[in-house]
Amino acid sequence: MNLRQLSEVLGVSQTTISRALNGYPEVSEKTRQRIEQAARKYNYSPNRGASTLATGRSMTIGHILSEATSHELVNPIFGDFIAGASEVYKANKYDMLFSLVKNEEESDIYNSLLRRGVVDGVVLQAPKISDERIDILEKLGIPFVVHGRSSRSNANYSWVDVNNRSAFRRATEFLLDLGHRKIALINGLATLDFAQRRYLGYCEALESRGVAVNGNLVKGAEMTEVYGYMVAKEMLLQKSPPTAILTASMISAIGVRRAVQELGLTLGKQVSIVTHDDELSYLNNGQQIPIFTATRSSVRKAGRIAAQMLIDRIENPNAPRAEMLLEAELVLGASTGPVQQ
Amino acid sequence: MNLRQLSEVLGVSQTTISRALNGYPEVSEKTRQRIEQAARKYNYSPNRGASTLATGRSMTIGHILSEATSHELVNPIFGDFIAGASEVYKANKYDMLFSLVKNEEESDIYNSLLRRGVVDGVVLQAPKISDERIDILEKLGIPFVVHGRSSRSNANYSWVDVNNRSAFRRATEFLLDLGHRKIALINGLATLDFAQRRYLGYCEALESRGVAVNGNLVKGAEMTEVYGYMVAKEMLLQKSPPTAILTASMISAIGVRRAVQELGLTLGKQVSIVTHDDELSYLNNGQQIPIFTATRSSVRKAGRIAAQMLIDRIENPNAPRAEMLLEAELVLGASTGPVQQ
DNA sequence: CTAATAATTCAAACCGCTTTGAAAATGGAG
DNA sequence: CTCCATTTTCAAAGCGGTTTGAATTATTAG
Repeated sequence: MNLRQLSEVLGVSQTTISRALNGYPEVSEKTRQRIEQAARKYNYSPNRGASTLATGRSMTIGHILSEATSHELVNPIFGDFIAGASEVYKANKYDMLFSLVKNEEESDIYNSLLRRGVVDGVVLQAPKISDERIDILEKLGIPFVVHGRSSRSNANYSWVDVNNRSAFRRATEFLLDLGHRKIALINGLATLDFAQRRYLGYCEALESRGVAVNGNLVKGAEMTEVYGYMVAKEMLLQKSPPTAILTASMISAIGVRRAVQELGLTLGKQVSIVTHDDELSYLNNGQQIPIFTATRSSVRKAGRIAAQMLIDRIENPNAPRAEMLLEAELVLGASTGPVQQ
Repeated sequence: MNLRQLSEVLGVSQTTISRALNGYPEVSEKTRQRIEQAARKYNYSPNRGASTLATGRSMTIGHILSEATSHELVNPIFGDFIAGASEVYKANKYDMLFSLVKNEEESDIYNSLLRRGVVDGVVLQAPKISDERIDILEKLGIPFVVHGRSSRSNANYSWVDVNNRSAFRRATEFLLDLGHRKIALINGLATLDFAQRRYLGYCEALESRGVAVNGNLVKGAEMTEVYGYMVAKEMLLQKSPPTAILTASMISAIGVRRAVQELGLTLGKQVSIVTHDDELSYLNNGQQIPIFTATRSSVRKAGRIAAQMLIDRIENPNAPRAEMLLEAELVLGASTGPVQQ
């Protein structure tokens, strides 16, 4: 059933129906009732292509992941972000378009999606320290929001981010308080902005206590289990091994745990671990004491906020850019303890 | 730049441009060249809403996850499936629409997406043993493809699935060959179809060797780390503990490993584990011997196949339904060994 | 009761593309 | 050089909504 058919059935013009259904004031309450009822009865809802064409708005938001950051896809964190964003989109009648692109295509895809009117805005994830995508989006004039920040960009964009720096500073300070001095950092890819910030927080804490940063104790790469395992094993076999390890992800923390146990050491005794984690990961749904002490923040919440910011930008392009810095909690688990003499 | 403007610039009718760009034969090669060149030069690409309206095809495929199965989102497997599907969509100029819905909305969403012409087809994931969604889709007449199967449905739908039954039969037989007789199964949610099939394969193997299925050694729920841990710990503390454990996911296998190690036992010695795993999970990217012996299949490949099947159905609605059963490999890792006396 | 005003409703234009049926241009045969 | 068949190009009619500006109806004031 389309608009014309419905208007014939009701004996009312298409204009009136359209207005009634879209909540315009210039239609009497009585006819609005009648129209809404008929729409339900005949299972009418406006054709998306037609209204996109008429309004110039696609009511769709794009999430684009490049191959370079597509390990993010496999990252459980990602799913939670999407879930949060999705809630907000649904509430505002937006759909979510998802696109995985090859690196070299990335700038094209933004251009193309916008030009063809496929999306009204995009969400950028996993930004690099210096991320050209932000400049591209800025230049194209597409509404967009970044999950994270790009330290070297001086564009004036909207973002949501966790305070990675203070989270890792606190985590490091916590380990220092427990007497640890040889604290390792197994970070994410060094080019990613959040990794950089975590590193800074780590350095700040160490330096404020007069502990020198030891390059041998800092590594970064894609956050896989195997990477965590290999780096931890290597570090723990040094002459002067770390007594505590910070990891950037639960996945690599699991690898670290494997290394620790394989060497016959015990978590929270000879080696402490603090990791960064999502509030709702599949590793945390017991009521027990968390396995890992963690800096924790809700990625789902970040998704919700990012989505709302973007919708606001789309519907009100002149509004000032928004920024939201979420603080992570430091949640005590079983993986940390005082340094052993 | 839109079609009219381009046609004015070129002094050629819109018809000709449209045909040239869409590869129709009734336009001379010379003008096609000229048009393609101009299209690039002026950065023209057809407006999506307009072509959707004109053709009745949205060139978009929906992936819908219900809250009930949304733990799948957090499941790393999911990301790989999406990535595979995405490759194929891109190659065929489709976009991917993603929707997370509340359970009770699920049937509505299909109806609504199709009615509004938002998608041309949908992919169904994580089907239950008896899954009403399949009937709904069948009734609505939307092209769809299922990742997995629904044992109790007698609808005639297209699907891609791993041979869960034979995979778990083989895995169980392998453990039997190693002398194990007390083999536990820590499965996924019992209502999900794949869990059922894995259970069947497990039973078949045991029964063919005259080993009775012991209900105490079979459990199933959402595949989290904590669940794997708790169930494994409980089982291993029984009077007659299992010497081998099959798990339905790498995530729960990690939990099982934690339990095993916590009890001072060694993987591959006192306790063997076989898990089901994706080919490309973030736990497998070392060159070393895999941590876990696993029944392994490429979820990304399944995603690619599902996407292609769906596109075929959309573009050729009369073609017969397609089915694809992928066999899993049994990959030997370090988590299995002969039963200890 | 009429005129002026406000509240409703409507017909028609438009969004930008695809596609049909007709027209124009080209080519080949006689 | 015609005439007919084939290519190539085109104008116009949708596709199904939204929105503008005008027309109609209802309400209020005088």
